[in-house]
Amino acid sequence: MSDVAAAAGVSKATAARALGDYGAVSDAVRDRVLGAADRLGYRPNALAKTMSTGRSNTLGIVVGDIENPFFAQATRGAADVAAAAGFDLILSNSDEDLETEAKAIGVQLAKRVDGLLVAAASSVETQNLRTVIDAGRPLVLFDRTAQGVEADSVIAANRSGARELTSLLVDAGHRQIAFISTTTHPADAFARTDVLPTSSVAERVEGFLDAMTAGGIEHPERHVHLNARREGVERMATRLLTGADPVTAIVASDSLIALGVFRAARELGLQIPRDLSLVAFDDADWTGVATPGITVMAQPIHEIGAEAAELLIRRVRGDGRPPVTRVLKQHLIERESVAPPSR
Amino acid sequence: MSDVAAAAGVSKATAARALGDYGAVSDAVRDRVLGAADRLGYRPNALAKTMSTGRSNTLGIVVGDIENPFFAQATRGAADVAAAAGFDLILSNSDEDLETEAKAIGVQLAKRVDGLLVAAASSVETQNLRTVIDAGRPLVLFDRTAQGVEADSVIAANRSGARELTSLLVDAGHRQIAFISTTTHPADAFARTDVLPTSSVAERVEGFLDAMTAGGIEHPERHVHLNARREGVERMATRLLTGADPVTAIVASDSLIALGVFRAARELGLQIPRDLSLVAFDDADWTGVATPGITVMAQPIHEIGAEAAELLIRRVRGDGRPPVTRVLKQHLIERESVAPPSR
DNA sequence: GTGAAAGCGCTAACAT
DNA sequence: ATGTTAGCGCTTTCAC
Repeated sequence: MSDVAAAAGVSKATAARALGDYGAVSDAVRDRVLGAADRLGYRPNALAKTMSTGRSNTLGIVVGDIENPFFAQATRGAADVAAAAGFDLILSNSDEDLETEAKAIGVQLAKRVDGLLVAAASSVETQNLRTVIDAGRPLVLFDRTAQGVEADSVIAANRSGARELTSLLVDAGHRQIAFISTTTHPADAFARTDVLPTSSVAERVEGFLDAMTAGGIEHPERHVHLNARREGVERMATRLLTGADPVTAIVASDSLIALGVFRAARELGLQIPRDLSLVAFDDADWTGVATPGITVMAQPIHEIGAEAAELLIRRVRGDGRPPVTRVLKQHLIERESVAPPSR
Repeated sequence: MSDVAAAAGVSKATAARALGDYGAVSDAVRDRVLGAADRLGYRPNALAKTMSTGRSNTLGIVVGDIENPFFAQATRGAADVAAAAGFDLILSNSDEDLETEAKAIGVQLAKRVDGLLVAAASSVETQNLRTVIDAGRPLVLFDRTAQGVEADSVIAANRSGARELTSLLVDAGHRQIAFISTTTHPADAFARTDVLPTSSVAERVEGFLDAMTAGGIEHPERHVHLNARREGVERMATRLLTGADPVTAIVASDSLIALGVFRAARELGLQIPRDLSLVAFDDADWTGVATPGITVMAQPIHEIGAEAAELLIRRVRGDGRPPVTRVLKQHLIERESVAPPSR
């Protein structure tokens, strides 16, 4: 920049005003500066700007895994809102692991992002989130809330969604219904939802239990199967489908899990919905073209990301109102994967 | 940092050495500094560091659309390699638009990324890419090469892949075979591959033409249909499937296009493969669970991203060898979507 | 082994 | 309208 200033025969300050389009500059000078900048191939240094202004016009986003279509869509929603407001995004994957998440957040903070969007790896162990708040950076949680963390969050109505999805199965006459999630949990099966690391899953479990209970099924918590990542979704599904008291219906906590279940069923030669009824969260591509089509609870994924980014930008701009939790509606897409049990 | 230095009773320089783990510091001092930093909740400022060292330990990546599973996977591959080497990623979507891409690249450059990974919106109009090179930043292209740009690239063997995929159709006896791509082109149908904006698609078109010609089909270029985004993939497929001389087989340039074709066929009540044979690039989730399964040419997508990141990091570290183009193998996954034409 | 001081490229008073 | 100057938080000579 000082080269440009020299070439234009003005001071650095004036060049900065012309280049940065602020303060008062005469037209003649502006032209000269811009001309010189162009001639010299001037490239602004956003870091230096951040150093002196304290603002980076950058948002950070921490997702579980960008390859998961859910996160890809939410990220896109956030990126669009951010771009429209003149912010860019630094992306990190947490792999749903607290340590990895801590590192990611550390990096983003060191890079002086103006605010952070995070799908918390844990809704219970919130140290990483506190770090953000302690650093004085606005934080918006999406997909999951976190206990006792003073931050906005944008989530979907998971409990009612799960209830509705499960009722479909109960009403069709199923009693042996399994809820499958990859979320980790100290015990293999469900114990207490408030210790489940992912609040969205906890809510789905609650909705599942609600519907099971309403259907008069005893000990519904015995039907909740977590830690599917450890065992492998297909393996777990196979086990549940071929055990002593085989399940006749499955609620998959997300579309990736549903895909594993679908494959396992096919591998076992089981027909959906004749031998197995299957419902899931998220209207992934494949659920519509698989045969039969899978009945799903669709979430407004883009909106989750977009809304989160909007809230964050508002905070970055100084909104000091108390934290809010926005709950977005889910909606059911009925296809052909539910039928009465055959046995 | 100067607070920490003061609290530890040392100079800023010494505190920096202890905190930054470089230079020579006595154990006693290091402990005191680290202790003070901890107590004061010191957070390093990566920007300031970049300002003085000139290195940001950040890579930029520009993709067409992070929601596209291809880019999500490639991004993940790159992110993993980057993270392992201590780099983080700034992500931008170009929407396959040159202006948006220019902005994205401008931002990344201003943020002083150490290098840039880009899936060029155009392999022909390479001004945006030159900008990167002129700024003296290492550039690695992935998925697509760019004419006359001195940069490494990592691509897949698209021409041979397309040839193989098309041959399946030709060998099954098809003559009315359409190649569909969303890539834009001045003319509606194919004219010259060297003006196609996306080199990967250009190569696929060439492979398609190779196989068509080898199969003795005249004017194969009349079978290439571009600009599908403008018309809409489903609409175009419907048109091709119901016109005067309806096609009996389709080569979809990517899995998103194949999905549109699949839906259009179903809408029309057409059975695959009886009424329509369909092959596509990329082993997307749905292609394996749709009925029938879709025969695809799988690309090593993760590797494309990972390899690109590796090359880039090597360049960032000073590797000055002439640019290389890495061509990764594709592999065929035969499923049930190909059969002889029924008419 | 430690400290003083300059400098990275920009912005923001303040003065003129 | 324009210039001067200090300073953002760090690294890096260069002394000591």
